[in-house]
Amino acid sequence: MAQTGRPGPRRSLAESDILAAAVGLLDRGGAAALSMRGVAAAVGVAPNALYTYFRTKTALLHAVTDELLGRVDLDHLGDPTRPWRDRLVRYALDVRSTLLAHPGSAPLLLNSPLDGPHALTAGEALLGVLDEAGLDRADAARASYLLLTYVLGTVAFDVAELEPGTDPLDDGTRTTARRAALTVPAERYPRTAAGIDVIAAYTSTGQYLWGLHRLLDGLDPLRSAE
Amino acid sequence: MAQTGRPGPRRSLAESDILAAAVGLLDRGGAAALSMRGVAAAVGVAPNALYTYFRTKTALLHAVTDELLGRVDLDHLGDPTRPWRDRLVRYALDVRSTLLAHPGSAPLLLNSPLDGPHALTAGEALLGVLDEAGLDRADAARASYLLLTYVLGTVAFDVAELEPGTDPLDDGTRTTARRAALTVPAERYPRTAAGIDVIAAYTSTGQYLWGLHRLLDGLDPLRSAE
DNA sequence: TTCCGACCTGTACAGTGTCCAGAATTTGGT
DNA sequence: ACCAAATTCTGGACACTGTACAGGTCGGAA
Repeated sequence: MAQTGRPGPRRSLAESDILAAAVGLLDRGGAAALSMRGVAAAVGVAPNALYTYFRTKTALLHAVTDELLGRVDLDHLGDPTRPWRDRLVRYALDVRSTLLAHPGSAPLLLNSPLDGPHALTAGEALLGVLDEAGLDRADAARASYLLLTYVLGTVAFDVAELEPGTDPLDDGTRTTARRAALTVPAERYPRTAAGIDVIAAYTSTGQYLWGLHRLLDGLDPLRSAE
Repeated sequence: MAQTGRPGPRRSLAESDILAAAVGLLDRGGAAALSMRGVAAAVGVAPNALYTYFRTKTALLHAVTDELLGRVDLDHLGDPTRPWRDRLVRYALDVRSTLLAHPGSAPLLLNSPLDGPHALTAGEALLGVLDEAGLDRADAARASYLLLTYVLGTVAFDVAELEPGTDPLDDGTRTTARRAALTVPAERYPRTAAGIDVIAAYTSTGQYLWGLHRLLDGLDPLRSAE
């Protein structure tokens, strides 16, 4: 179990320790609390020691995003007993709940190249499902990016207005809170005011699933007869 | 043309001056260059003077996002001589090109509540088009949020990997550059490797339009007969 | 055993958002 | 005409941030 045959003292930390500490800071305090010094203090080391493990803070953040993507369960995606559409919906819900459990993660994801191992694994599984659904290679790749942007973009918006450090609220209380905070002058924005109840529910799981299904409806005609 | 009847010396700046300076810093230097001190220096004032115009940096950023949204042309959206679908596509392209002209703006947008006057005006126009398309009130509101998240999420991803300070590249050179930087181990991610050409073009206008049309296809069945 | 490279620390630098006096200015009310 | 109140801006400061540099310490390879 020895390190590679390179000289020097053994590392006192594992990368996973650093990532775990980073996620911990992310949960309590949001993205603003995820500082080099904070992580260093959490793992009990001088701030600059982290630069032995990650060349820059951006590299650390990229590793954190991949770590979070790795926490999403991929089993449902590959389950061949369920229809492709159910699998995609299930996975999309898993991604959403995982990211909502870590508010502050969404802005990180949107600034990441998503080329880490977990991201690639998830993308590969996604392509597999879309292939089984009957899409050709090019359409499957385009569709996977479409799904990706939808999921991450939506979650980013949903999480943006969450106060960091507070526990994530359930749909109902969030919707009523949004509803109470929304005041739109009806004479200037009549349609907006008329749809205010739907708007208050924008951050709900219902809206998320509605959009996802419209998107899957749009993908359906691309399937070639099996 | 006097200010409101409140005491105190007249303000030496207009909010629009501050916003213009902020957008200028955003263009050259990206979001990182958009600092209070930078803006203050650009408008020739002490850093803390800005706090009389915006209570916090976040408030300034929100104002910047609304400013940028206001720069998108709304005329095509309201043009009743064109079919609703063309209008939406046209508007989506306008939003994209406007935001791509200001790299670094996308992360700001995703952290904004989008409740500024320009955002509301755009949302109102969007609801109008969807109404004309034959969607009922609730569906129109849900669809507008779906379109919004798609547009902003996609642009955010597209802009994320752009080096700040450099001029935006055209689709072709960006795709070839991405293609050159992409190296995926084919034995571990066979489908990903097979679709590498499509993946390289993820940030292109073609992929953007493709996704948008899938999305509009998904909305189409919701239209009730006129 | 010697040596070299990797690890970690202390220190430091430039920069960040924002708060706290205080000085200057303009208004409305008397 | 004067005063009080409210507002704008400045200088300075505080607690941070990411990260570069020099130096000490450790451990595997020659």
